[in-house]
Amino acid sequence: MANKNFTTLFSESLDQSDLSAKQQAVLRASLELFSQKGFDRTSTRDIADRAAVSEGTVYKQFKTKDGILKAILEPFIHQVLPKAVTEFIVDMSQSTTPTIDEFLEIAVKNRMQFALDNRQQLRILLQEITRDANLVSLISKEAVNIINSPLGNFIRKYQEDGQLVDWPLQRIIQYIFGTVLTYLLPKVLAGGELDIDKASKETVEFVMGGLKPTK
Amino acid sequence: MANKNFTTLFSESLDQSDLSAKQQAVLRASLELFSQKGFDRTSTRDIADRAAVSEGTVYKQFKTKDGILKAILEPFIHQVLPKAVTEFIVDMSQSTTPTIDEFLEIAVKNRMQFALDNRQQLRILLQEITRDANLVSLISKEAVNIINSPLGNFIRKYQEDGQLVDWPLQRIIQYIFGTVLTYLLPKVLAGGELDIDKASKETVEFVMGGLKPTK
DNA sequence: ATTTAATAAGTGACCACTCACTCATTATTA
DNA sequence: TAATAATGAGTGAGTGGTCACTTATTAAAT
Repeated sequence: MANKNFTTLFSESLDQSDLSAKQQAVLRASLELFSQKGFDRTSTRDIADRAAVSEGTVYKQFKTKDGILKAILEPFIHQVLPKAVTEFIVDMSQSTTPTIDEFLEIAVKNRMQFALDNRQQLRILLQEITRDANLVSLISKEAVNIINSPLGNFIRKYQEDGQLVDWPLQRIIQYIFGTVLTYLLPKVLAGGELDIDKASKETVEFVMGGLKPTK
Repeated sequence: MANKNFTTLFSESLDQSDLSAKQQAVLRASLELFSQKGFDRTSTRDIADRAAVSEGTVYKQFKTKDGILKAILEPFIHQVLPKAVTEFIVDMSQSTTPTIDEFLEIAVKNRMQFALDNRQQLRILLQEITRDANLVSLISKEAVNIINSPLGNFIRKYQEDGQLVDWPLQRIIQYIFGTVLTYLLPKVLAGGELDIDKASKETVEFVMGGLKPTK
């Protein structure tokens, strides 16, 4: 167990049920501190103090400080994020074929709840992504998976119905993700309460409206 | 001079003509290093080495490491950025009233050249903005200035002509800036060569197209 | 000659990380 | 069952190194 690296440990299971209490404590403390102060400005002593363990225990559980960051971000990118997309698709395919507007509104609402549930991870990701090229490539790979997933078929269906502009899949996903990122994420990351229904309605109006008057 | 803080020093003049050779060397080295490695991972020794001065000289010119960051970002936010917007407006008001598409394309093209010219500052700004709430409020204040500037009148004109959706000014600016940020900035920051004409045409199409088919 | 600029060699603080050791629990032996 | 041995998670005082920043000294400029 000691010589097993933690990427492996986490890709085996995300549900954290086979993580020891100490490991969970260290990860929870790190998540809070990295999210609040940033990775560089959080010391391993800070982590140990907040987790109420010794610094030695931190290093018993995680070989390096970078290892803790990996243990937080990799499962988030590889499992939590794709899982959120998958669940959304299941929801959608169970509903009676909605319009693209209804589709988008549910999509945004789901993404928003997901973002709220993962505020801290998203904050860390956004901070570290600017200086770790490896993170960018990790996310790109997951984006390809999403494009090749049932979500792709769903979008193609709306294109055939003429409800959606005939852009390449990748570009549409970039547009949706990008706009949601620009419009919604700052509100989510700001903290505090948020009216999900209202905010997702506004976002859809924002995304769909474009700039040209519809009259 | 030693007890004058550098925010003041820089707001007096940006053209750097009354900066000493050493000051310019330190700032140029810091700009490169902060942009490449990030602020936290750049040491004052690194800066001194690249600037080919001693560490003492760095501290003779700038009281603190934070002071160097301020000396780079504050004039960028308060002078370079607003100046770019102003110049763009002057260009536009000299041309014969164009359509909103032509307007946007020139706008994007100008913003892009500006972004290319200030790649390093933008990289630093994006890295630091996630952990310095003060930077966010600085930029917000400048955004208000821009909204209240002649650019506001220009946008209102297009709204009266019915060429532009009747959203509040702030929202339109947020949309344009946000979309350009999402679509264009990653390409600019990636480094390497970039076909400005092609990229700005694509961006306008991206921004104006929206998601609904135009047929 | 006097002020200013520049330097090299510090300084204490803090960093990530280690290691010799403790001690509670479990396995083995008598 | 009782005594002993083995195990390994947990500890915290280090360790060497790096950090931002200072200071005593020298060089340059006026």
